[in-house]
Amino acid sequence: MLRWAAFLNYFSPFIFMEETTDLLQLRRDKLSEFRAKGINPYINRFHVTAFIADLIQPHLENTKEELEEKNLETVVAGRIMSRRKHGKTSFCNIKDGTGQIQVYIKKDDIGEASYENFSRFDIGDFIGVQGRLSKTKTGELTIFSKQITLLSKSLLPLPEKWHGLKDVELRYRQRYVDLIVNPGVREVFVSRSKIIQALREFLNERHYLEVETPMMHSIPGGATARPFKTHHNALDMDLYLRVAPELYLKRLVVGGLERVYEINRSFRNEGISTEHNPEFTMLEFYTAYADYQDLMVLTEELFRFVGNKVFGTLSFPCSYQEDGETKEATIDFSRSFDRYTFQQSLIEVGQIPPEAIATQEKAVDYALKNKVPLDKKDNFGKVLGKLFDHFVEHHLVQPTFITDYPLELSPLSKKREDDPNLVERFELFVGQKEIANAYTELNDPIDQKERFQQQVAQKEAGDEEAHWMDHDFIRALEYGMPPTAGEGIGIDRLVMLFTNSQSIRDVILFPQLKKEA
RNA sequence: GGGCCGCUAGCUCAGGUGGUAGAGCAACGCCCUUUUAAGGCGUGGGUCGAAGGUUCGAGCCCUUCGCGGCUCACCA
Repeated sequence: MLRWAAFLNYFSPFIFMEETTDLLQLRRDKLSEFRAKGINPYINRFHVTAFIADLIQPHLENTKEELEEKNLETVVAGRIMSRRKHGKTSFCNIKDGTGQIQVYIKKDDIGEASYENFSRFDIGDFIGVQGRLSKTKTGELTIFSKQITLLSKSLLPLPEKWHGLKDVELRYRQRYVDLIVNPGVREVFVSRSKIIQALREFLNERHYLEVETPMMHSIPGGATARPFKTHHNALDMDLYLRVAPELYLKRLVVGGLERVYEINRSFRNEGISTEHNPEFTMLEFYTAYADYQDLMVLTEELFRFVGNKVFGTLSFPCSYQEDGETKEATIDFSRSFDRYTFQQSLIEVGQIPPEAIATQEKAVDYALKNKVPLDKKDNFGKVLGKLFDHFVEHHLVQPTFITDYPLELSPLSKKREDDPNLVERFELFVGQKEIANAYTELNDPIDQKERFQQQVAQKEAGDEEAHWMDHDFIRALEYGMPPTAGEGIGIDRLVMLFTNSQSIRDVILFPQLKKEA
């Protein structure tokens, strides 16, 4: 019925005008009305001579007299964001990708017919404005228009100017609207882009080569995670979306690309939370002839570089949770980051008595007494890992390196020379979140093969996240990989940190949601 | 998956113990030639997330379901 009416309306613009007050229908009516007048509501081109920011920046400080003396004729375009009609004159604000500016429209200046058309425009419409730049008597920089052109008609009303769009579900589902009406959203994604640019710059300066490796793996490897499965029809082959690029990047180190990095998506078929999106962006970089100690130094430099480059500061406000309350801290990247070994952190940060983690039995007891849920198959390392998650992680607000993890948690890391139960690995925590994970890479093919075999045994015992055997990766290591250190940084979480965002959904343009009802 | 909270006009929100659904903004009409959350007068606009149930009567109570948020669990 509605469609039929719209169809009729398209050809007979005025038939239904008096019969409906429906907001959406009204705009469609206007569309037809403009077409009937010979005005194309979606014109093919319009040439601007300036972006709005280019008008504001150099002229904000000029007086009205100075501006009029300069006689600044300009042509700009943008979306109508607000409007104040006063009979035979109107003000509106238009916004383009660079900024927002006020436009003054006077009937005597643009002509009666144009003024009539303008008064039929809606908030949300794109218009082109030709006019002279000056100031109003209240001192606001304003384009005094001589000609107004409809560029694109908007058929859906925007959220109101004052409260904006608050409904989080709508904000995520209709990010385009969120971006139009909530200025802070755009800022976050501009920051995100600049952070990624800065990371590239940091690495390129140090002679890292950016590469792209497969997203579709026949053997998903490089992380303990459940993959998404898909199928290639022509090859009749199951494929998995990658959970990490790690094993391919290390193959490239074998091949002589001694400094490589990739910034790209990985996919993990796991729960969704304020810190987890099924697809997320990681930076992984590998450095031959370096170890994890070198990477800690480099990581501090990297954070300082990004902070200074993008935000011009090294201190960032950070909201975090403590005892069920939200608290504020200032993250300081200028001082050297705290360091604890994994074991130290359990004792000193987590306040776990040293004897409670002396053996697997005691650790299990301690965990169960403190209601830390364990799995029967958990080995010593995994039990300690769960104790860490429960007692330590939420205390780590300021940048903190946790080093020397249990072997069982790290099937791709090189063992410490002085303690084969520990590996040369660190994770960086900031604002209660794991931001980076790095280690001296295991390059002993025989050791790596054994570790894979242990993982396969765990997988066969029902651990769906355990690593798979990757014979080609072993073969690559058998050709010889130089001593190498590698690091992964979660870009989404990094952006959360720098923009003080509380949810990963606020730094991903289109976060994963259930399908619309 | 568990717990808690939410879903009412295009948007933001009100709607004590069940009794004819409201406001602001937006929209529409009229007035208004420098306003800026412009102003004045007037008007229209609702599947109250969905489906059942209880009741003379449900936005409100009950059940199931959907979507979202937070949180716990799972999970790096």
